[in-house]
Amino acid sequence: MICRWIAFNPSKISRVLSPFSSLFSTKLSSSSVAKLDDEPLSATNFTSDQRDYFGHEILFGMKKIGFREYLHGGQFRSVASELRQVHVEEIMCELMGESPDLSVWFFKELKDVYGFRHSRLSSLLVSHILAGQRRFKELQVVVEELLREEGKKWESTNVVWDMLLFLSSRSKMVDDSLYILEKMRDLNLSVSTQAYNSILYNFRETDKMWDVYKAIESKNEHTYSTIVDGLCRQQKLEDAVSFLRDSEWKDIGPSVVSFNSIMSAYCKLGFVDTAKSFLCTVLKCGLVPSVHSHNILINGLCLAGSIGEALELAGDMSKHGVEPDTVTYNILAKGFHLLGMIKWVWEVIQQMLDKGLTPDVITYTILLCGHCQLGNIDKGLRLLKDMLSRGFELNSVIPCSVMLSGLCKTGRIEEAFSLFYRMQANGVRPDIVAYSIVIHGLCRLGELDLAIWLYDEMCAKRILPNSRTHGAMLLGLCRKGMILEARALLNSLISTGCTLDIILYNIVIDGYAKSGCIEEALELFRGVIESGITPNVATFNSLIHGYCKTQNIAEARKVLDVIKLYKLVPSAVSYTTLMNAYANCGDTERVDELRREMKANGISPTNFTYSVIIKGLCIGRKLEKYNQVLRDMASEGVTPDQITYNTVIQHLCRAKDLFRAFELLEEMKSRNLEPTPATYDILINGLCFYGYLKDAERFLCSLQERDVSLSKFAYTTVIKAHCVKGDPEMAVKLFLQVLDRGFDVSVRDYSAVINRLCRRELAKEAKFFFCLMLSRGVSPDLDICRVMIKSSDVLGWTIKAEKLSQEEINLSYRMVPSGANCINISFFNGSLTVQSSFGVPSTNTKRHWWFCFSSLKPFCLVQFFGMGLKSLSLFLTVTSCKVVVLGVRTYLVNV
DNA sequence: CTAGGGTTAG
Repeated sequence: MICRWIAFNPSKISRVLSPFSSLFSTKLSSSSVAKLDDEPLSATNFTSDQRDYFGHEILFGMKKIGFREYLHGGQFRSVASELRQVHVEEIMCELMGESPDLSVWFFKELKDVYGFRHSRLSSLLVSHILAGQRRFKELQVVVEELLREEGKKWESTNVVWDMLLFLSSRSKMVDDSLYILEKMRDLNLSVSTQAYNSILYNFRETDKMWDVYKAIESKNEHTYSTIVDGLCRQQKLEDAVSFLRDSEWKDIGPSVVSFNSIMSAYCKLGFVDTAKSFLCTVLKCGLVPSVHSHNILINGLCLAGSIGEALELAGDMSKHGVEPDTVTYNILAKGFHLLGMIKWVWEVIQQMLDKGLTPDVITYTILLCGHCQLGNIDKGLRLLKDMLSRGFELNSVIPCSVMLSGLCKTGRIEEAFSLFYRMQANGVRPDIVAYSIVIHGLCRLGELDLAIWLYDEMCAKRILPNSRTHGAMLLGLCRKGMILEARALLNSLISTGCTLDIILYNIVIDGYAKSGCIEEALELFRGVIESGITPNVATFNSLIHGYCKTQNIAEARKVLDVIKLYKLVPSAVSYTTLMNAYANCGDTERVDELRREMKANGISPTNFTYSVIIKGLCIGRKLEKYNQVLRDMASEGVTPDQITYNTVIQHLCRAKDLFRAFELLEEMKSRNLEPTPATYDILINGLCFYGYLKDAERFLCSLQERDVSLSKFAYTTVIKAHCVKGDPEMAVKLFLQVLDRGFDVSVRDYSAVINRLCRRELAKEAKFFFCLMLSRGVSPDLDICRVMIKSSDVLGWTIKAEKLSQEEINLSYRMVPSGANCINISFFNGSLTVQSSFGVPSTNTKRHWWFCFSSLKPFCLVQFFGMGLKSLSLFLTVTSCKVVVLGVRTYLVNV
């Protein structure tokens, strides 16, 4: 029977039976199995041929009717008595592939309802499912019954218990394994060394390790090497060495495995030389260092930056009687990758292929990292595709994560998203890292809604967010200007009691700094210090930025010294931020001073630094020094990038030197620097500003024809110029193009156009844009309201502005993609009532975040605009420090 | 023993 089953489904049997079958193989003779299998449960009227098809027919029926329905139906009951173990086995195998739970249920149902006696194979199948699902109690029942069937009765209890202990311990179920251990002691059952070693392994990072160690009666080599490994992990390296030297097990002698643990630990602490000396000790003890030992040292050398020595040691391996393996080459490839020497990564892998070794997933992943690091995203995508076609798809989520990260970093979020779902279709399940990468990518680009959606999806899959995920969400909130919400999230993380990373604080401090709230940034910074968390340079850099943003350069300058007080070193960012503030005032003297200080402290200027320096020259009207700066850049090995060019082009435009500005555009292209959308913004703006509207329009068209990606600004600049020049037709034409191209058109864009049109008394066109805005679901802001009120064609009343208390308007804001910012407004007996439709924030909907602005006293301004006789549009604007909710509803009100 | 994710400046 078993042979037939193997032939029937060979792939399943090895996967399903391997660990358990060894346990029983000695206990069951093949003849007893055959006897059990062939014994019918009841007298049968079926021929043998019919019998063969019986199982298939039942399966067919089950599939057609539905499993549970079939089993409880009359059709099944009528054949149940004819069911034989062969059929049950076939059905169970079939069901396992579809649903392990169903097959357990089938097993139990047959036994409990029909009193079916299951075969050894069925019992083993079910045991495997139960063991896999850690349902140890049920497993025990099944296995015990199986043993009883075999006539072995209870003397096997010990084996069962020990196996349970071993399995639970190996599955890292520490509490369960301790419980089982306790029970076994109560029952006076002996514990195998294998099971004990596994428990020891789980406790090797704690002091409890010794209690387990003492309890083990017959210790073996594994026991000792686990202790050594444990001591290494507890940073007790000297204890590990002395345990190795003076322990009680001289008869067995130390193993290479123990030395490997010690060498690895020394490497991790950065003591590669000490680690190397242990290689000699290994030899002195008469042991042979394994490939493993060499790999540990080679890895240590690579991480220490000594790639030369690492290569040398790899070359010496054959002298020591071992050959480098795939892991060795992977380590070397990663070493070169870390040094940014991507070409050598290829070289190493080529050598590996020459040696006849096969690259594994890790080799490919390192290559993929190289492509992504060089910005060759498309090459990366091709490599990933190649990997998938080589059947690596089920191996790991990591290569996909590398690709996701590469796509996100280059802003190709749609492709990242599509890869994210394609990999799942291929059976690669995203983990916390993959989710965090995509969530971060979305947050970085301001796609907060999508990020929250993914975050919820992740939580629903019981993948718990960690510090990185929270960091991404904080960043997303800050980028959207939702600093209050970011702070609320940070506070809630703090209130969970775990110590937070400085980076999480940095994100919020920077959020404050960027929105000009230096006081709040400082308050949070003080909080960081009070909770004993060490700030890093980025923390201070954000503070510098915050001071500069609020025009307090003197304080910003002082932070530079504070950095040193904290025993940190100011970075290029620190200096560049400050220099930028001085450059914006054209203070080239201070810029130069900082440049000298930077040099004296051994910090190299970056592309950012140079563009700031050049900007300073432009604003300070010291362009004669420009060529000298270019020479400095060249000698420092810093090549100008697009933004350096943009800076110069912008200032040429401001100086009305459009000819040279366009010359620089050509120079950029000749240097293989693809102009950015901002480059075109600057040029188009320059043309419009000096009245070359026709040229601007022509330039815009030529760019469109060449399918160059343009920003919304390029269009609105030309549109605004048309409004000013009194050509609303062209303005309308271009504006519709902007909408067509899917740009995110904001109230400010409408406002800019409407303002200009009103100023030119083009009321008809202004009204057209106003209606266009309403039809696109964009709410007007106060500016537009004012302008429209002034415009003679539109009637308007300002009813009143009143302060509402928290009780009157319970304002909360829910972050969900669908947007639940619904506010009910009723106009009754001449008085106005405002209610939020979603009530008090609820704490039981934790998957969505609720923010209640409890400290907010909203200021409510309601304005009515007559858009016709009976149709009135009601605009509700709730303002505090910023506009929180903007809702537009059109109501029919009898006036 | 080898592969993936975060903060700051133009």
